[in-house]
Amino acid sequence: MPRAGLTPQTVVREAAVLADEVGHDRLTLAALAARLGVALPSLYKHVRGVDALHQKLAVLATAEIATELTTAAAGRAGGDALRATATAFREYARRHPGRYPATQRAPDPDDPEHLAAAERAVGAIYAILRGYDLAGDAAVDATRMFRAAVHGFITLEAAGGFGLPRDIDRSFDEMVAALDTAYRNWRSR
Amino acid sequence: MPRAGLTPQTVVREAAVLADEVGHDRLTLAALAARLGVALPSLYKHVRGVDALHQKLAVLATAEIATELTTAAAGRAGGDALRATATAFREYARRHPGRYPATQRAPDPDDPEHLAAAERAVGAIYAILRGYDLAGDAAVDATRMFRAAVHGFITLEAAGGFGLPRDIDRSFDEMVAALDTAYRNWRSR
DNA sequence: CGGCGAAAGCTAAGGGGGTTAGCTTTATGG
DNA sequence: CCATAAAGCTAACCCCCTTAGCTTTCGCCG
Repeated sequence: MPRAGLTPQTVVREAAVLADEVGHDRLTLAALAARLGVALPSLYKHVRGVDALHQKLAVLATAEIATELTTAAAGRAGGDALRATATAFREYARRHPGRYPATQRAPDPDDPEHLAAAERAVGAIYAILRGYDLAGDAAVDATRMFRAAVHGFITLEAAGGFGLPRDIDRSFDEMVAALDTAYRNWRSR
Repeated sequence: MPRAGLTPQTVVREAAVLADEVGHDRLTLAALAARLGVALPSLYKHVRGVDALHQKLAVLATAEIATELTTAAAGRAGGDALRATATAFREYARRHPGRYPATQRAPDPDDPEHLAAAERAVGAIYAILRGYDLAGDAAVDATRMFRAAVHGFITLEAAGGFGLPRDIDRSFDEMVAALDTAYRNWRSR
């Protein structure tokens, strides 16, 4: 019988695809093994277990997000960069509904790759705020607000938490505009 | 052998306590049954299954949050009400780390109690925005922003997503102040 | 007061996912 | 060409959820 030729890489990448298809909560070793044409315990040759799989998925997704945020911000500044970055963030979550929730775990302090990815993602946001003359604690606070608002919006939207008929895209645009307003007036309040 | 005297009410209430103790993801029928001194299948006399339990927990938590938000806003207006409500929201989540995540599922359209609780919670926020002269679509957008920002902050904080040493309470206060700024300037931008 | 019915609780059984142990087989490099 | 490390497998076990069907308790009504 031929060998499947798996590696930790391919396993995690396929897990990402599967998660996007069936949802983060239904990403299961059983389903993943079936999809890879392999018996379930064979996966343990590449991944420590289901928890480690989710962890690795978090790293993958965080790295992807970091890249997309950085790309979105490139060549833009101020409100322009803010809008582009927020939109890129939300669209990644919509495009990858299974990977995105994996992001919600704290970065593993023992995984340099994870830490680097997280720092890259936060750094992309942090950089934008220089366009608003924010630095130091203010920049940290503003970054946290950006992450909270966009992440919160994404998860509420994904959960179907917005009941009223008002168009959600419009609400998102308004929120980003309001963030811009808040950032422009951050120091004078 | 004496009877435990359970009801759907008591089961859900105990589930809430258990969830707060062990975490939302480890709220399990097995643990709940053990805690109630009952065999696992007996729970099915009171709850349809594990999913229904989480659903009912969502209703409970949403109703509790609605009450706390309403209470916090009572007798206050403007930025004062905003701060009080946001703080009440966050503190509920900190005080009930197991119940709060249960809230993240969409309200069951067939459960009037759930719908009422959700509407009450959103209404409490919506009401605050009248103090900023916001109404109609603008009020809806502003409400969504409030929910997104506060909910996002809560989940990021709970997940340990804020890595930097900067004090998290301060960041939260700053975010609420920034929301206030955004709301005060909502129409003129 | 006695018994009848509804409901509470139980045991048994089966399904699915995760994990470990230990074996077989494949590929690779000396 | 063969030795060894790694890939993959089977078997077995655990935990949790769910359903079926039985027993027992409680409350009510004759």
